[in-house]
Amino acid sequence: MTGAAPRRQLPQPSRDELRLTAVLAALSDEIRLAVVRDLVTATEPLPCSAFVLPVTKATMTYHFRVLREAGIIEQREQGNRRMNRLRRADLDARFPGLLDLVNA
Amino acid sequence: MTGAAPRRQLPQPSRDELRLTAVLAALSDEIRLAVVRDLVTATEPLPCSAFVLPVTKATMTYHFRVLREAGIIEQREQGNRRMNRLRRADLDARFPGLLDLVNA
DNA sequence: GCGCATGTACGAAGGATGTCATACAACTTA
DNA sequence: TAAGTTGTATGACATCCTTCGTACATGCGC
Repeated sequence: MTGAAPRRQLPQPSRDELRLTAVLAALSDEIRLAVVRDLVTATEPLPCSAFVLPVTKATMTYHFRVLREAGIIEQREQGNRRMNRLRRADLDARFPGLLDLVNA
Repeated sequence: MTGAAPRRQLPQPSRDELRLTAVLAALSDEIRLAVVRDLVTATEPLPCSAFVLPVTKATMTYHFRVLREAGIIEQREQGNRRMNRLRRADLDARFPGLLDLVNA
């Protein structure tokens, strides 16, 4: 096998497409809030398996999808993992203060 | 009839009881967001009838109740009106930056 | 290759949410 | 007092949300 792994990025709204109501709805859940708080302090993308949450795998998939479709996280496939990264620059640009609020 | 009008205040969470997820859920709706944006710029409490919203009276009652139970507004009965006021001090104390975010 | 780990897709179930129509209560004003 | 205004309460309805089990796909390590 030659070349690097695919690292396909999953579909997500562009910065301009971020909607406040969608972002707030995504953050109005304790589980998703816990994910975001973990990602705020993370220096590198984290796989789903790095999160300890009181739900099953299938439900975790659901919550990560909600966060991605709201534009809060970016998901990138890497090997058999899905790496999650906070879209900090986009969120700060469109909704300054939001991440401070969530993490305080 | 002697004395002032009752001005009964409706039940609401105290400042300490405000929960971020409940507040974000309440704000994740365009109609309720419009109400809050009107109240942010208002200098005095506004009756429900002051808001022009694309829903019926009954639905307006519902949305105002959601905002009050989340702790975002205070409702006080005054005559046959229900006056609505933003709980700015409580929100600023518990979630600094939130109102700026909503209004930006 | 074979098993294991990671994570998805699908469908189902139960509950929450948003909307309305209708009927009603309380206050204001003519 | 009578009519109009303001807003609620209740019940119904459709839709969305959260959760899970199950089956499956993909990639990694032995």
